Amino acid sequence: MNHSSAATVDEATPILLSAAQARVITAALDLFARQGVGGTSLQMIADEIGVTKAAVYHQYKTKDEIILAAAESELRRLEAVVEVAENESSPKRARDSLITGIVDLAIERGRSASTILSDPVIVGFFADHDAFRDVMYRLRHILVGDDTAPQARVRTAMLIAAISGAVMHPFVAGLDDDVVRIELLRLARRFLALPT
Amino acid sequence: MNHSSAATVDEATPILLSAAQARVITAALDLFARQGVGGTSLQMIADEIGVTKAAVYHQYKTKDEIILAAAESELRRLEAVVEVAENESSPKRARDSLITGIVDLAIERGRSASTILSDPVIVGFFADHDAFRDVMYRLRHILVGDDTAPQARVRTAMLIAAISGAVMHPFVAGLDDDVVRIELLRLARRFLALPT
DNA sequence: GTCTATAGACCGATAGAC
DNA sequence: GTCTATCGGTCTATAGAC
Repeated sequence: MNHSSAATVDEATPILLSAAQARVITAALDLFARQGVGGTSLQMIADEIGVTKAAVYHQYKTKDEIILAAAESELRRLEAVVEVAENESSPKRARDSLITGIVDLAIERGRSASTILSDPVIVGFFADHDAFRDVMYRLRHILVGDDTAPQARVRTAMLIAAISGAVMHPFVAGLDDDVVRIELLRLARRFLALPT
Repeated sequence: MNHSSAATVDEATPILLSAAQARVITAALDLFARQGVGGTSLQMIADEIGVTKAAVYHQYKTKDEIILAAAESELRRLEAVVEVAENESSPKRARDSLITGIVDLAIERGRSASTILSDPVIVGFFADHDAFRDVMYRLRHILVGDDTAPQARVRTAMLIAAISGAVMHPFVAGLDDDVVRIELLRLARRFLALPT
């Protein structure tokens, strides 16, 4: 069973975003996290970067294209973490590298990445998204190997939800980033080491 | 330190929703989960229950009132679970009752409850919401007692995020409810039993 | 790459009849 | 409690000048 066929990510796309496009995506991600995807208009995005709507439409033809590009830019960060983990020398090292990377990502990106992953609009976009499924599959493979039983799926889903969801929780708002990072990592490691 | 002063929930409100209001809230919750709060219009809600916008406006004066009522109706379910747990005869039984109740709630309500809790609009509404803070505080108290250290906060946030987030995850979509319930409960119990 | 201006649909919200 | 009809405003998206 081949779990990491890079071919599905077709071409891997080298630079991806122009400077103007990057400004749009950065503003979009910020607004999506604050207002939700459905609650964010192109006018808001334009205002955020100090241009008019027409200038935004010059970079992306539709709002859906912006949503997709924004979601994919966050997905690419996760994919990079998965790729680093896959290149570790042992399964155990790979697992450890993966959870460290995901925790770092969650802390670094804050609500941006986490809110995006749970927004119904994005979930709908990703449901049929090949690259998303590929990354999730590789991620699960690092964590639980070839085990595709329901128990393994629930376990993987819980770990991802725990890490990405915890950083959004009100209980954690205002706490020092390093404290949260260390605690997340500690608990995630113990969760992983749980006997099945 | 008194953790469960029911006085803050003032009056406890007996029946709360008329039949017509209940139809609005049910439709709203369903649409919020599918399209997000910002992506749901009053026209959609009206269409869903087969009436006109004006009929909806007869039940609630503004969209914000609908959002608040929908969020509070889910909060009330969580509060009921917390209350049952508080009446257990020992801290250990209380913890077990709480996680069983939360897992059942997550399974039973599916995306409705979980999406609502992470929607930026709802998060904003609940940020200054006394009843919400009260329920969350009582919930944490059952899980970690009087410990308000950052570590205890992160731990509680992780457990809640893990349970409510896992049921939304694509990995879990399509799995049998009972299988998911049993596995969630098993892993949540082990997570709780982790030595600090 | 950015602007002004505009089209047409949909938004939240209200008035008033039944 | 539900309807029709309507208000002013915002939405996505486009045309065309600079």
